[in-house]
Amino acid sequence: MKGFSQKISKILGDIVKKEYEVVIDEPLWEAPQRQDFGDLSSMVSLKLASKLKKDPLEIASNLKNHLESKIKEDVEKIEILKPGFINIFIAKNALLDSLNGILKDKDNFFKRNLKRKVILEFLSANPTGPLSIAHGRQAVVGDVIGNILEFFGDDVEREYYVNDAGKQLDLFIESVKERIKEINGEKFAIPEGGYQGEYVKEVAKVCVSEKPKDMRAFSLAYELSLIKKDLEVLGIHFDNWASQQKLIDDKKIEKVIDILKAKGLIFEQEDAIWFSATKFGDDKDRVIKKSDGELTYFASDIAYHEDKINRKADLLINLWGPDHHGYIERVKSAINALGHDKNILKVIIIQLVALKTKEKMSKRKGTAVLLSDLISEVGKDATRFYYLVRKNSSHLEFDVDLAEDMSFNNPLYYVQYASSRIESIFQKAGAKNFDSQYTKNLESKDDLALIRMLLQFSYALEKAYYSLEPVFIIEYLKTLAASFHKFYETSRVVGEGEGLEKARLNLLEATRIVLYCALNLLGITPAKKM
RNA sequence: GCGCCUGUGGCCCAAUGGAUAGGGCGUCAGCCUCCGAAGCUGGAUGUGCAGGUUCAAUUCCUGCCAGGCGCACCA
Repeated sequence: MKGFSQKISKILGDIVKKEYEVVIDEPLWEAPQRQDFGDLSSMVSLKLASKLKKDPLEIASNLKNHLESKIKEDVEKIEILKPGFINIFIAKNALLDSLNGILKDKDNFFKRNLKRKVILEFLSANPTGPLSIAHGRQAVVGDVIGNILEFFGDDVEREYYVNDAGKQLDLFIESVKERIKEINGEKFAIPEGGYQGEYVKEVAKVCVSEKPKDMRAFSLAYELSLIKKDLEVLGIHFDNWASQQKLIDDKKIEKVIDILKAKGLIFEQEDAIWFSATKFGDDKDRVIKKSDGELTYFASDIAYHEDKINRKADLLINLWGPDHHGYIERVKSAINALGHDKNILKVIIIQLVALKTKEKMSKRKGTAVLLSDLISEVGKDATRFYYLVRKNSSHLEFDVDLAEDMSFNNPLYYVQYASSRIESIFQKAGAKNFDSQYTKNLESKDDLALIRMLLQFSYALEKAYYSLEPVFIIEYLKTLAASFHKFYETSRVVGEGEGLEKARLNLLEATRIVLYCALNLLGITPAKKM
């Protein structure tokens, strides 16, 4: 945030450095638990106390004295509370400066310029069938994490790793071939462990009518096009579609195996070729070439991660399903073995999704509920919203009935209702242009409380960015909407006299900017009318 | 057996090791001559169990109990 909070973070950081010769890089301020604690709260004194074995209250009052002399005009008061919190109450003029800053710079007011290069790989579902509701969560969370990183200035490449080589696709193609036989009235048998679903018949039908030369490539492209169609409805796009087959064709797997071999980390046992993963913290050594001569999926994954690192990425983020948790150390050990810091890879496990609904969704026998069914049931915005309401590591129960509920029970409606109420005030007032010279007329408790809430968007963004948890944006939106609705009940806008009306229209415009900004980060269209 | 996730009022969820454990649903009592009552205000109900580390534990560690999911020369 360009306003007060960033300024004061720097000042406090400098004081701490000078007084205690300690550099603290984590966020120095956060939103206090309760409003009567102030606008900003810092726990640096507590941190310093445990580090330096000193009394936190003593440190806090020392810091307070230094702070007071440096930021007198911007601060109403600074309080020290046990066991050592430093709480700041921002002065009215500083609040109004920030408000004017939002009106002037819009979204840019909250942006950062952190400039890491991040390769964000998510979804990467096998192209052997339609996307399920579990895939949907990975897709939406991945997309929103990308948005948040970009908002803070990171250069993000969204990447889908297509498993276009290997046994699963082979099995799928075999299953399609059998279905083609079925259509042609021949004897057919779905192979052991093959794909039984009805959707296989659809590909087969298209194959029969199109008569493609390369049936494998055609089926693959067809399945990918179905996946892309779902993603398009959700407003998700990928920058890269990385191909496993291409890694094989380019001999990249042999290359990484050679590197590992040169380091003495490859051995042969029972006709298979193994990587000594245990030397790098994994529980077991891992096979990279099976006794039948085929490379494992892990082998291409080593090459894939090496390839990503070689693209000059500062950070690799992978979103995986919970069934992959045991796989994390395996890949990290390989990254380490190739001579990189294993922390360049950050894996986020997206926990399971269950549907909760009284009525049965169009559930076809033998298949999981499809993402496309869910989207057509509740719509794009509700799908995105409810996929984000839990932390990544928590099981998510997607409440379909709630998502469809057009009432105050539904938090998405509660948020959207705020934005449409603002819009309807604008219409009533005939407001089009906003001139921030009027904001000086804002002085009531409720006016200032709403401004304070707008500024807390910074903390929500920071939390979401550093923890890679979009849920903090959702939580912020809910509290912002609540603050607005409260303001709406207590304060009138239209007909309050020229000066105050214009001032409050500005305040609502700033609220709208923040509301839209947060909704846009989540990929949800703000409602103007409901 | 080993590993991962989860256990918070009647129900659903919050709380980078810190302040009086927050909010929503439901419930009870109020608020529309006024920009949309899809809203607002105010009551009532609490951390699975047993230890440990710490000035401070919902949070970290150990054990147990309960639920979910993994543990391939599948991807």
